[in-house]
Amino acid sequence: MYKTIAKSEKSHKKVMHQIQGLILEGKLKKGDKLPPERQLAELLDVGRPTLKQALSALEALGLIESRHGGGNYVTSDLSNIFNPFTLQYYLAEGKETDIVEFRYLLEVQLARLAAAKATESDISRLAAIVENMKSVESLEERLQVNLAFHRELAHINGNVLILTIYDSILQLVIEQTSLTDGEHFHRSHERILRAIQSGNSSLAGQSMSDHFVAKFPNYQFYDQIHQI
Amino acid sequence: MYKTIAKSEKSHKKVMHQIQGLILEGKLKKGDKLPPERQLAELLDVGRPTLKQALSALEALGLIESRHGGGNYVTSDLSNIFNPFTLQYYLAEGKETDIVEFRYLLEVQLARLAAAKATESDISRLAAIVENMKSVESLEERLQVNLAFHRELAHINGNVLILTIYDSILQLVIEQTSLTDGEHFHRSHERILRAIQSGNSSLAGQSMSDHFVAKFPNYQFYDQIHQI
DNA sequence: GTGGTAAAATGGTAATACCAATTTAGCTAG
DNA sequence: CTAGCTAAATTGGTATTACCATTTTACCAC
Repeated sequence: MYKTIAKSEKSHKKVMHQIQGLILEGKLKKGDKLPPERQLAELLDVGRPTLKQALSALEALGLIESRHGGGNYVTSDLSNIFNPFTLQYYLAEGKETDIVEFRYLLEVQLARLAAAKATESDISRLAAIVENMKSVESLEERLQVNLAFHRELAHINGNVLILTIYDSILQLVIEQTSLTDGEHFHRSHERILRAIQSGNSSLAGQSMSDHFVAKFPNYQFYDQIHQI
Repeated sequence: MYKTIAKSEKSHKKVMHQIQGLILEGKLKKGDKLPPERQLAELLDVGRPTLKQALSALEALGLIESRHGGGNYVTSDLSNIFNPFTLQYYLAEGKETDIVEFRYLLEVQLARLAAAKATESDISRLAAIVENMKSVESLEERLQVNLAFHRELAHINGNVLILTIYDSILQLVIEQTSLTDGEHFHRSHERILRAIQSGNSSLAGQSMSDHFVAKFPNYQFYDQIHQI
């Protein structure tokens, strides 16, 4: 039971929610150009400053992009699931351990699930990625193929929310990757792949766990998780 | 190597980042009142419309709150870790299954970790919550105490990021709670508590898993996880 | 046709004025 | 002197207007 939207919503918020709604409903799609501000303002029956408040809020949320002289465009970037500010907070406050730990929790479970859920085509895609790892040399390439592997695990799961959260986390830690040597790098992923192929969830989880221990040997939480 | 901040950053974004920075550095804390807009605008050497663009963007991010006639206040609500828009998206698109599945992944692992990490004081706090469950009658109270239990698990873990993500998820699913009958409700949590007390990670995870199966019997993913 | 240049379109910012809600101060009644 | 009301001051909300900066478009010269 709401009290008729509390008090009358402020104008600039109303406009913001209107545009948000259009994006949610799909009436505004990624890449679409909004009408010129003067025209849009008149259409929505608000002043331009008010409209600009709404637009700058939407821009902060990553929903639209403003180009000086060029127009306002819908970006609708759903990969920005995290509040940009909170993101900065975790980077600034030295919470790397928290981030790695979260990844650990998520990825070990994803590996277990993948072992249970993976179809043949899933496995062949994953195998192709691992096969790629052998030939990769440059650091940049290794980073890419590593990313692809872990994303594929999230994809096999078929859960869009998890995939999105995972992608957002990866943007945070992209520079943490690829500290291990190339030989171990390949073997480690191959071991995970085999566990998934055989449908052995426990082994898949254990393999992913070992992979993390090798990648981030400096964190302490392994001691307490290892026996799991 | 950046190209001198690309082009000159737009004024309203500059102001937004300035205020964001002050909050990040702790110079502006939750509850603080910003100077009046006219004064702040002069201080930052921008016009009031520009300042208001920055403020409305910060408000959209959940960092400040504007009260008509009352002033602008810092909220700095870090529990808003998710982008509000993306949140709406997942609610609108019928992704409840995704959310429950994500909770499942997270909570089962949290239970396992709690069993390994919990100190005596952790356990006594958890035990107190479970004790409370016996006497609780009203739906509202049961909701609260249930929330407290699951939050405590995240808290035992000591990971602020996970706790924050977990809280954000809970805001989404708060109405899903408390479908089970009171008797089962209490027994189920007591079983998890005992497993944590005994330090048995596997049992803790299994207990939490069973708890989910009882709470959300309609989801299919259990079939594939059960054997884990 | 190509290239450059000027005009038009469009977003960025500021100044001003006025409205609306809140807060504060002061006055009045008891 | 206190309580409560009222009016003024404070402060955010919105609109209008004007002008600047960048981009896009159109047109003209070659």
